[in-house]
Amino acid sequence: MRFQNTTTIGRAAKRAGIGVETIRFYERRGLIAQPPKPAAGGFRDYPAATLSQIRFIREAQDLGFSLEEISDLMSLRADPKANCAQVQRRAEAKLAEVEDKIERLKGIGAALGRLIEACPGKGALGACSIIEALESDETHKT
Amino acid sequence: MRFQNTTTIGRAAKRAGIGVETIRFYERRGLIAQPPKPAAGGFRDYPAATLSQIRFIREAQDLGFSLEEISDLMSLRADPKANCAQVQRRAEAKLAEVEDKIERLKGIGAALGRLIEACPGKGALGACSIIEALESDETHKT
DNA sequence: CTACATCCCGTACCTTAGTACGGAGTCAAG
DNA sequence: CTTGACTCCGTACTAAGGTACGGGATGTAG
Repeated sequence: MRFQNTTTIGRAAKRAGIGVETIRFYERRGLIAQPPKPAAGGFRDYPAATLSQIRFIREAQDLGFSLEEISDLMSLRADPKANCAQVQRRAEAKLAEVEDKIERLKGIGAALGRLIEACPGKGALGACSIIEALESDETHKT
Repeated sequence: MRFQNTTTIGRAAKRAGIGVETIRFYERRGLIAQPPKPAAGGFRDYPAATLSQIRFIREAQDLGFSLEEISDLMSLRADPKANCAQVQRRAEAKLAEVEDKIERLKGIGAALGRLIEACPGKGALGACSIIEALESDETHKT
């Protein structure tokens, strides 16, 4: 029972809520590192850090980042050996993007809120679709 | 010069910043309505509302929604004729999703912020990657 | 030591979201 | 009244992100 408590790829997949094949796919894409096969033989052991990476990938995807952008995000390291200024610049650019996404999501959220309010029949005021609800707000700013 | 000021598909595409083929694709998918061919013959005229829809589609996509989810969002209408309670329920569910996305984006934003701070070399405190930066915050809540 | 589950790896296939292409019709300018 | 740009429509191809499959190796329970 030497492998009873190793995190094999299957267990890693289960914990991350994705399929085994997807993990392998991320490995092939270079998004995550493939753990070494134990010298003594047997199955690979997936470390907690890799699990975190996988969860991050899924989260970032759901927020509209492509695998390439995610790879980019994950390569940002405050490593004293790396070119700090350059990492900072990239991080700042990404931060600006993230803040922009937040603003736009807030806009959609507000529009949904107005839609919910408008519903009970008081309606007849041109905010019937999310798009109209969005634009009825757009007008009061800029 | 009867069509000088009609918004043909090409002009619509240009204004929305996408290709003609993409508009046709959205039409086929039922995401947007195809304007009728003028009875008098000639080219279709794309109304401003359709342009807004196209811009909304691109925006929502960038925020991590699939075309199917977007179709869903666009079908939410505070139409007095529709089942108001049901539309409200769906809108509230979507709103919750949007708010969740905002929270998670804020988490990533904060992590990026910490990464930018950590950079100038004071480092050596385990927040070197976005993922570590994310988790170093995760711990202080929940 | 055998059955069954998993792992490992390569290759093939699928879905989503476009993009490109080709031929016929339409329009506006010269 | 021709030329060049664009529309219209159908069909085909592509890229990203997986998902499935098959055969051999390995681990674990009975």
